[in-house]
Amino acid sequence: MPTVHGASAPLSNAPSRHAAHCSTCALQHYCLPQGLSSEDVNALQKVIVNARTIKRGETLFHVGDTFDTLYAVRSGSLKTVVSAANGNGREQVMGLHLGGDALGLEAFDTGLHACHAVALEDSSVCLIPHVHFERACRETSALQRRLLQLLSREIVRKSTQTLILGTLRADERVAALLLDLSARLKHRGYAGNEFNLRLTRDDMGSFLGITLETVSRTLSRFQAMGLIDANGKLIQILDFDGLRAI
Amino acid sequence: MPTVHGASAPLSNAPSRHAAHCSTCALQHYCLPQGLSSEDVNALQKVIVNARTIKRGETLFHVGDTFDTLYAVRSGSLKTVVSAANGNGREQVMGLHLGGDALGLEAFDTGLHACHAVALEDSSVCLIPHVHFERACRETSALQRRLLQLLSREIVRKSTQTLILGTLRADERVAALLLDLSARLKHRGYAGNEFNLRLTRDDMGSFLGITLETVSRTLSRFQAMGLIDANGKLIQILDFDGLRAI
DNA sequence: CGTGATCTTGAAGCGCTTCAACACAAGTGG
DNA sequence: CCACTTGTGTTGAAGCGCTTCAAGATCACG
Repeated sequence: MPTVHGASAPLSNAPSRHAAHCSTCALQHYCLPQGLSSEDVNALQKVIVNARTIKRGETLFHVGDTFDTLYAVRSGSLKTVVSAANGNGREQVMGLHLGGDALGLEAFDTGLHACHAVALEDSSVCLIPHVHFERACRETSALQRRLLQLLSREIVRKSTQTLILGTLRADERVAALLLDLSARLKHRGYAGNEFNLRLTRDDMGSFLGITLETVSRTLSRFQAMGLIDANGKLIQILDFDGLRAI
Repeated sequence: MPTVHGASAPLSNAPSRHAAHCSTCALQHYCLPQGLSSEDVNALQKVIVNARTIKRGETLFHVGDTFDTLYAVRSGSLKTVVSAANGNGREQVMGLHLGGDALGLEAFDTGLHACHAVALEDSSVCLIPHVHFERACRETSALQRRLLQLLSREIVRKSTQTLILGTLRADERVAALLLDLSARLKHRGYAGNEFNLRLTRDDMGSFLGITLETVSRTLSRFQAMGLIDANGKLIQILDFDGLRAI
C-alpha cells in the first residue's frame, strides 16, 4: 500500500485565493453574490445576522424545527439526513454541504425543516433570517434571481442523485461520488485530486444506496486497479479518466 | 381475475369540485395561488400569457432548451426524463406531473432546461414567462412566498424519491408509487382508490430504479395478495393498510 | 384486422447484502 | 501511561433479490 503524505487538503477550510474581505461570513464569496453588483452585495450583507459555530457531530437543525433562518456553510462541512416515513428507523444521508453551500432550502415548503443537518467536523455557518432575505429579494432582482438559482440548483443536484441511485451499479456510484467531490473542491480552489473525506464508509454507503461493506470493497478494488490511493478517510485520485470510465 | 369496470378516474381531467372560473388556465386553482388574496391572484393572472396543448408522446421541452417560460399542467399528465451524463444512453423517469403541478423549475439554475418533459396523454399547460413572473413576485410578497414554496416542495419531492431508491426494496417501491399517486389524486378531488396509470411498466421501473419485469411481477403478487386489482394500466387499490405495511 | 408495442411469466445467473471475524484508530478513564 | 472501550474499516463466505434472457400473451392503433 503506497504511503500517504500527511499534508492533504481538508474538505472545508476557506481556500486562500478566495480570501474573504468580510470576516463575519464567507457567504459573500461562494454562494449568494455571484453576479451581483457591489451595491447588491451591500443589500445582502444587511440581512445576514451573524454566524454560529458547531462542533463535529452536533446538529444544526432537526426535522420538524421551525424554519426561521437559512444557513450558508462558512467553514467545515455538514451532512443532511432524512428518515423514511415508514417507521423502520431507516435513515439516509441526503446531501453533503461544503463551504459556501446553502442549507435549509427544503424548508420553504412547509415552514418546517424536512431533514437533519449534522456537522461532519467543527464548522461554522452564516445565519440569514429568511423573512429579511425575502424582503431583500423583492427589492433587488439580482438577489432574487440568485435565490431562485440556489433552489433550482438544489433540485438539479437531487435529480442527479436520484439518477445515480436509479441507474448506476455500486462501483459507478462510488466513482461518481469521488469525482463529484473532486470537482466541488476544485471549484473552491483546491487541487481536487486529494482530500480528506469526512464521511464514514457507512455515510457514503447510505448516501449511495449501498452497504458500507460494498463501499469498502469498491475502494479497495479501485486502489488495486491503480485508480485511487485510499488510506481510511484520506483519498487521493490517481487516474481521473479511469474513474470516469468505470 | 376480477372484472374491471370501465368508468375509472382518469389521471388528469380537472376534478369537478375544483371547477375553474377561468377558462384559460387551471393554474389558479391548484398550484400557485394557494394562500393568495384575490387581489394577488389578479396580479398573477396578468403574467400568464396563454395555454398550449400537447399530444400524447410529444415533448414540451428538451434538455438544453433555453428557459423562457414556466409551465403549469392544466389537464393531462407529463413525465420528466433525464439522461445520464455517462454517455451510455441510460435514461430515467424523474417525475410525474399531474394537473396543477409546475414544470420547469429546475431551469432557474442555468437558464437551460435540465430534463425532457413528455406528455403521457393529450394534455394542456399554462405558459408563464418567468421574467414577468419574477417581477410580479417582487411586487407581491405572497406570490414570492408561493414560488419559493413550489421550488422547495420540488426539493422535498426529489429527496423523497432519492430515499425510496436508496432504502426500499422493489415491492416497497412499487407500493410507495401507488400510494403516492393515490394521495395526489385524492388531493385533487378524486376517490383515489382507482386510477388509470399512464406510465408503462417500463416507465414505472425507470422511475423506481427497477426493471419492468420486476414491476410486473410485483403487481401480480400484490394482486394475488388481494392488495390491488390491476388490469394493465387500470389499477384499483383494495387494501391501503396492506400496501402501507409492505 | 394485422402489426408493433406492451405486458406477463419462467428459469438461470450475478451483484449486492448479510453475517461474521478481525484489524485498527481514537477517545476515555483508571 | 496503558488498558479498555467504542467506533470504524477491511475482508471472506453464503445467500437472496433482482436482473437478464427468452417465449408467449395481450393490448393499442393505424
